Amino acid sequence: MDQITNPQAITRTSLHHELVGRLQTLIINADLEPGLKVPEKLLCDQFGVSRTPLREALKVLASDGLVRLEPNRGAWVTRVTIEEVEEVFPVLGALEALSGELACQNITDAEIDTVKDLHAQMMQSYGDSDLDAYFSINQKIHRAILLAARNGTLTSSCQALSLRMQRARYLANMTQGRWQEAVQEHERILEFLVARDGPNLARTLTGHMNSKRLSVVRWLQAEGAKRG
Amino acid sequence: MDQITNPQAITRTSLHHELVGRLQTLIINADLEPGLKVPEKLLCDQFGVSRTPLREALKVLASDGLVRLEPNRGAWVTRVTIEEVEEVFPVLGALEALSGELACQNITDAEIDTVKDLHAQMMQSYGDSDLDAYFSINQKIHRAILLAARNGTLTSSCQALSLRMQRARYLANMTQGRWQEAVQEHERILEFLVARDGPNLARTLTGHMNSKRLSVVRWLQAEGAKRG
DNA sequence: TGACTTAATTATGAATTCAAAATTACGCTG
DNA sequence: CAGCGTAATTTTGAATTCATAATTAAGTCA
Repeated sequence: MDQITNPQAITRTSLHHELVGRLQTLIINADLEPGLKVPEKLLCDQFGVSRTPLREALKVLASDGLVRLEPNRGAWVTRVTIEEVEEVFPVLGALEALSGELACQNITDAEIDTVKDLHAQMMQSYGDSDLDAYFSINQKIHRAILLAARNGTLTSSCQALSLRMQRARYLANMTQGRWQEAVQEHERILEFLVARDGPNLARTLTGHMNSKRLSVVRWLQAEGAKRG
Repeated sequence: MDQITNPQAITRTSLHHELVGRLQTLIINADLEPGLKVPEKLLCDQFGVSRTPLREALKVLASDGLVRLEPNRGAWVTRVTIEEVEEVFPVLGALEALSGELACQNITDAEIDTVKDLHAQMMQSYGDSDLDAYFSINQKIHRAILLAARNGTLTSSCQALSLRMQRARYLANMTQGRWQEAVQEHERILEFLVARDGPNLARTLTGHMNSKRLSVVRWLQAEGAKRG
């Protein structure tokens, strides 16, 4: 019964599954640059795997929209386009709204305390102008609400769409005005969550996503203009 | 330029992509029975392909929740559980609500006429007690609204979740009461769509999904009781 | 006979191989 | 030397092969 050789819990996960996660990380960190070709051979060497599991992973990523497969030409890292942002944020808005509704029905007091704590940390990061920390905690808050909704399907749907929006660095690019607005929205989010006011939380979350959409689109437009 | 040998448009699609579609069909038609193991070898013979593209397709289906991969044990067709239905229908409700909102903003008069026509056909099927035709047209109506929303991301998200709910035969199993209720809901859906009344259409669609959820859950419970 | 071990078989996961397509490099012609 | 066509190279998609894990079958002993 004892497994002497086992240093820690058995990470029995298939290669392709592991690769899906790794590649997602590479893509949202823009280590794999959007618009460029996925360097199949390089990645195989890098991860020490053969093409078979890597290609399996690429099919999955393609169905999630992180890469695009061109027949007989290989896989390409997809760019975040304005059209895509205009499509995805409304869907995320609807899903987050639902997560807010459900969270208000199911969240425990302890979980609310956790969110309060995260919120305070986030405000601290805002005060410190620490954008990286801010974003990291921000995500944790959204995720905490999502988990409190107790709906695994909702969680993975949101997760998949969020990933697509997390590519590129533009998220870390907010004007001071937008940052302040976002913080105010988050104040209301916390307020309605604590009050367990589902309808208002839902509305606020949808609005929050809408603001985010506008901000991202504006940034992409400016970026597009810069590059010509 | 002329391609003499080409009987119709070039269906240049990769094997794995083709297989994803075929397997989806097999699963939602329950040709691959839920709960059973995916017969890899049999399918390879059947489709005349090797294991490589088939396994690629299975990874994609797994990420969509149609099969479950057990490490070193193969792929299994997932069952529709009550828990899953309780999760998926609320998400579908939120997405359909959004599709209703957006459709009211973007649908053309011609498209509304198409929906009207489909609705009339559906009522005809109801009168004829032709459940198969009813369901087929019903899906076309929902899809028409979805397409009128002009949001491809929304379309594919809905599509993926709908597929999961289309497995098994229970959809073709409605009580007379539920059928009548569904028809009434569809009357209101058409009414609000024609009036381009987004908020009310959204509400009605969410309610429609909720009724569907209840009906399916009840049926699954009865089914579960029958089998012990 | 029935539980437990161990060997044979089968199926799985992943690496390798191979044919076909695409890309690049090269040379020819004007 | 620019543009075109052809050959060499590389890359891709998919079949095949191979090591390993899981399952089944056979055999042992109480």
